[in-house]
Amino acid sequence: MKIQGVILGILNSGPHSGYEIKRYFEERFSFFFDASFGTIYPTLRKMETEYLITKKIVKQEGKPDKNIYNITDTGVERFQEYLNAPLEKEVSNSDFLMRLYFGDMATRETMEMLLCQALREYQDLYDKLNEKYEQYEDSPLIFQKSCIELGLIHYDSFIQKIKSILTVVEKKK
Amino acid sequence: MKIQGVILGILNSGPHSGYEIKRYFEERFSFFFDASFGTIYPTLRKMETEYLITKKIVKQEGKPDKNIYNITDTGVERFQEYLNAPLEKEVSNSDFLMRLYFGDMATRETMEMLLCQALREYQDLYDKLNEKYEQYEDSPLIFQKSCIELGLIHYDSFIQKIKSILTVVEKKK
DNA sequence: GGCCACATGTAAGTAGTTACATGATTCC
DNA sequence: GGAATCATGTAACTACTTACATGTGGCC
Repeated sequence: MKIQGVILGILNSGPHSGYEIKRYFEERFSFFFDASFGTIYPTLRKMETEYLITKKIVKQEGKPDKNIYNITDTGVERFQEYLNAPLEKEVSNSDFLMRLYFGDMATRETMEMLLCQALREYQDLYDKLNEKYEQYEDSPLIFQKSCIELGLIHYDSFIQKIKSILTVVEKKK
Repeated sequence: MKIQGVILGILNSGPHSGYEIKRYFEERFSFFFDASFGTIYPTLRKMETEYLITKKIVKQEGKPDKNIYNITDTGVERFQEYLNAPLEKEVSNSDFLMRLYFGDMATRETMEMLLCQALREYQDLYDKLNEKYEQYEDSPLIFQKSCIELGLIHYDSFIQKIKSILTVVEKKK
């Protein structure tokens, strides 16, 4: 169960509420991880019963109460186990690659649309990630930085290749 | 439901059994799509009731009977709709990137192990895909070929970057 | 004798999403 | 007045996977 490891990692760097954890995902690693409230809240409850985290209810003025979670010693241990576990094999079910694969059975128009759409989306993802990257300029967090660099490299290589496929498709007119 | 589109795409290029469809996945696009028998067989049944495909039971000598499926006209239409539908956004839940991100909270040993393991796996994926690529040398299937090229580019860029992260980690000894 | 390839199928479980409910406050 | 933000939570649903059941025939 990967989400538990991710939550432990976030709580390992400080106490947070479920709502904050969701924003943490979105702001920092939305490009390779995602989870909804429907997953986060039940998972936090489950982790509390397993003594991996503890809950404190914090009252706020003008805002609803917060459930602030802290990681326990057992939680820290579990997080270290997660970091040392063997890598899960990655099967990225890519809608774009799948449809590109079937391109030889489609019309030129369909493929031009698909490629242009993919190009726009990858360029958008690249730009957003690049903005985030600027925050890391002099950061000592080399692994977080590397993570973003890997994302940028990946998007950039796709953008270049999609452009080159598009020129081949255009030529066939 | 993406798997239906994929099955339609395979049956659009000829009749196949569920077992053959599974092998088709594994041999041709295991690097960006995967599905188990537990998904394939029930999906084929469902698609038959929706008149997207038709079943023929073929008797074989020394082997069990086969259910060979053919695509119908409705199925061909549905496949074209699938190819023209807007792209689904891709969230590749990457175990490797997630754990790399938390690397600044881990020991150097842990990260060296993680990076070496990832390097080996990506190199393995690259080699396997490269073998497949050789079959496409003079192929007119430009989109299938491009697909594999995108896979190779992706793996290669990751391999190079992981190597460079590793040298940084090594220096810190 | 045991394992692999061929071939189909189901039951139980996993992991998650979407949509809704609740409710206060702030911004336009 | 409506939408957005903050904040938690549940129910229903989707989309799978894993493990098992069944059976033949070939290979070592």
